Amino acid sequence: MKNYYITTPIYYVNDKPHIGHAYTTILADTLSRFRQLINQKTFFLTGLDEHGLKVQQAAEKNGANPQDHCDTMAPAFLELWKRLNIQYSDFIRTTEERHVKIVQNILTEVYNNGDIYKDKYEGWYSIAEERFITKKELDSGLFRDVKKIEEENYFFKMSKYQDQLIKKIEDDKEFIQPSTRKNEVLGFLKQDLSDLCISRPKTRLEWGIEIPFDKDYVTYVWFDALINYISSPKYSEDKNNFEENWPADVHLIGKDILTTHSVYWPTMLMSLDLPLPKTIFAHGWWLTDEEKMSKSLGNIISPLMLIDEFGVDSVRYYLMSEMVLGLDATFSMDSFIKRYNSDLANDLGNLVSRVSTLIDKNFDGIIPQCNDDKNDLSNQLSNIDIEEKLNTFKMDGLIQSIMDFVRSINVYMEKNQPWKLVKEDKDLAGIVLYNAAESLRIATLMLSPVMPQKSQEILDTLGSNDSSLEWGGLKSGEKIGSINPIFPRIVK
RNA sequence: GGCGGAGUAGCUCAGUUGGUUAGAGCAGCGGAAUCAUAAUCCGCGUGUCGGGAGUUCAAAUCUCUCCUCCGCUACCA
Repeated sequence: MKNYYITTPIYYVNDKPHIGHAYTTILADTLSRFRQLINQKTFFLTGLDEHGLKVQQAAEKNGANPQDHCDTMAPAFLELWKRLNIQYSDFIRTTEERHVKIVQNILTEVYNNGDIYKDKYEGWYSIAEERFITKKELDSGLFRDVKKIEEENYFFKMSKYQDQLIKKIEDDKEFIQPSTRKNEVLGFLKQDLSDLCISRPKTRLEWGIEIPFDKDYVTYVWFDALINYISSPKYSEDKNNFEENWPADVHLIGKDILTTHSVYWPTMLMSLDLPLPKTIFAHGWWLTDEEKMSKSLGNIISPLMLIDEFGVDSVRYYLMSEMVLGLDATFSMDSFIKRYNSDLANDLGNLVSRVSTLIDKNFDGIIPQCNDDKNDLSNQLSNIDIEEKLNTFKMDGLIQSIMDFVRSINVYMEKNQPWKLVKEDKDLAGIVLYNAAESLRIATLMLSPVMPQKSQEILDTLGSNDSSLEWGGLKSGEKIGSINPIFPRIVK
């Protein structure tokens, strides 16, 4: 059976990882874990983009050769993913031999197809910037040392697939999401698509994958990078493995790299005669005070600082629940603390305490007897449709529907008052507490993709190791675990 | 400029193909309770659904127009 295949972009190593990288990767991880929760097999790919001019320049600046530079940058990402509890299936680096080889296979294949040709390129080149600049940039007058140069390069016949791509985007609602991005791409495709220059002469740029049919050139970094999505599952090398994974079910990307993913990439796949990814989903940006976070503005929130202060799972929960997928969201300490306290400390954490303490005090810490699988709470569970929310990428909505259920457990407690009931009808109080605890167990499992560690702590407190979402997983007669505040309130 | 999107309660957002008194969470106000992390529960919104006009038995939802904000227009999660 085919895996649910989910990807993040491969991150460019000229910069240390920041909250944007962390967000996309946590999102992918959470989606992947949710898919697993509903019994789907997943393949989750992330990695690093290590070629290109900017990496070469960053390396030179540090007095290192490019490969060494990449090798020192990579651990920063790996370390962060470890700290964030990212369970990727594969981590690919574009300098790895396995990737280089497949990129070259593909270049050869596309070349043999007749979709790559050599041509002269003429344009304005900025010597200071070491790159070609656009007409607009030239007109801006901001660039000095500009001269018109002519250069021979290899081009990919992207224009050949323009009509086919337009039709695909128009016909398939799921292909580019959210729909506003789809319109954006269609708008872009109204102009004539030019062919894509996919080579750089080594005289100008050395750090890249050598073009297999011309040793004087390296591959343009985007052409190289996008291929990671199929080099990891071993395109052209392992048919079975490839078909178990490809096509990707979703490429998660930031809205800034929409064009490369929804124009370059699909046309490349068309040339290879491969199926296209089912969905390309562009999410928004995290803003602080309505501004994009960026290094130059110095308003970057360090993911590590947040984790150190509040714990990994609180950060994961905040990022996943606060952003409406596809829109921008504003990050603030205030909203972080508010959400943490109201959702995690008050609603969920406190509920764990009250239920487990009642069982501890009144039933010697033994899960009471119960055979009541039709009750207010079990009925409400059917309101949560995980798969539907996943299919429509409504992460915030999914979390909210689970938290609604958690709140309804608090309501159930108020309504049935087991702390009073225990004095009148102990068996009945036991049933109430069982239902509350069992609901909590299921709700916790449902939150485990978002908060893997904290969920385990709650399940330990409830004395459960059952991983079924079906009612009745909590075993009467078992002993509950020790009771500690799972989410201590943040007091400002 | 061209193309596209958005404007719904103090804040963040839901509102399916037009149809019963426009919703949720948070914040605020009042009350109940005291098992629990001073947590929880209940009640409370005269919101011009950006303004105006139109279509219709009926519009936040369709049409037109105006206003405001934003995105894309080949660097970048």
